[in-house]
Amino acid sequence: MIGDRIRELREGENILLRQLAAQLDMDTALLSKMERGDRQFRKEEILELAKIFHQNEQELLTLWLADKILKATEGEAYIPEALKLALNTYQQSL
Amino acid sequence: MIGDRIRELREGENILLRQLAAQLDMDTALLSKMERGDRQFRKEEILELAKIFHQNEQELLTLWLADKILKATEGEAYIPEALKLALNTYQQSL
DNA sequence: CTATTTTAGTCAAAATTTGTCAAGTCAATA
DNA sequence: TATTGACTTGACAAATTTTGACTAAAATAG
Repeated sequence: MIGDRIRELREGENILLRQLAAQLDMDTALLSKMERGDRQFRKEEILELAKIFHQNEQELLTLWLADKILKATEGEAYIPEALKLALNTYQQSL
Repeated sequence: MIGDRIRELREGENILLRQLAAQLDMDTALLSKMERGDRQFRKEEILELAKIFHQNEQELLTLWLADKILKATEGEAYIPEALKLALNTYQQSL
């Protein structure tokens, strides 16, 4: 999800994995895994990517966080119920 | 959240922490932390608790999973946006 | 006050996540 | 067909996080 978006942005600017990896100061193999969703980005990397691609931070951070949420719940039962409950609970607590 | 519910159920039946801990075969201090939300329950414990208190598994598992979600997102920005996005994405994927 | 229950702090073991490296696939092309 | 470049994959060690046990302090009940 966030990985797909980053890949889309990267390919849109004809940047190679290894070039983007260099900009982020990370191993190419790791960035490959991150774009493919095998590994998660760290938040600082998302912020850096927002700068590199001139994207809205909110858009990318939201995608990134949604990924984290789906990963935290994967394989479980009652995911939509729990998501709705979490949303209500969170909004209560504001 | 799930901890509060378990405490409520336990106190409703006048069971001591140490007694419930014994039924779950765990340390009393650990169960105390779990009820207070310092530590997370494991899924098997939730299932066992549903039996002990004759509660619907879905209700307790949903509370438990919502806790996990809130924990995975705590301290982040754009939580409601990400929750909504996760919900849509999840429902798409069915 | 005393006894019991609950909570807090600390620590090592266990589990999970992370980064690196080497080897691998695939497509283009000489 | 052999080579090259881009990307992917799997295995492993290092780093980080989570967990459970233990001890003792704090709170509560009698």
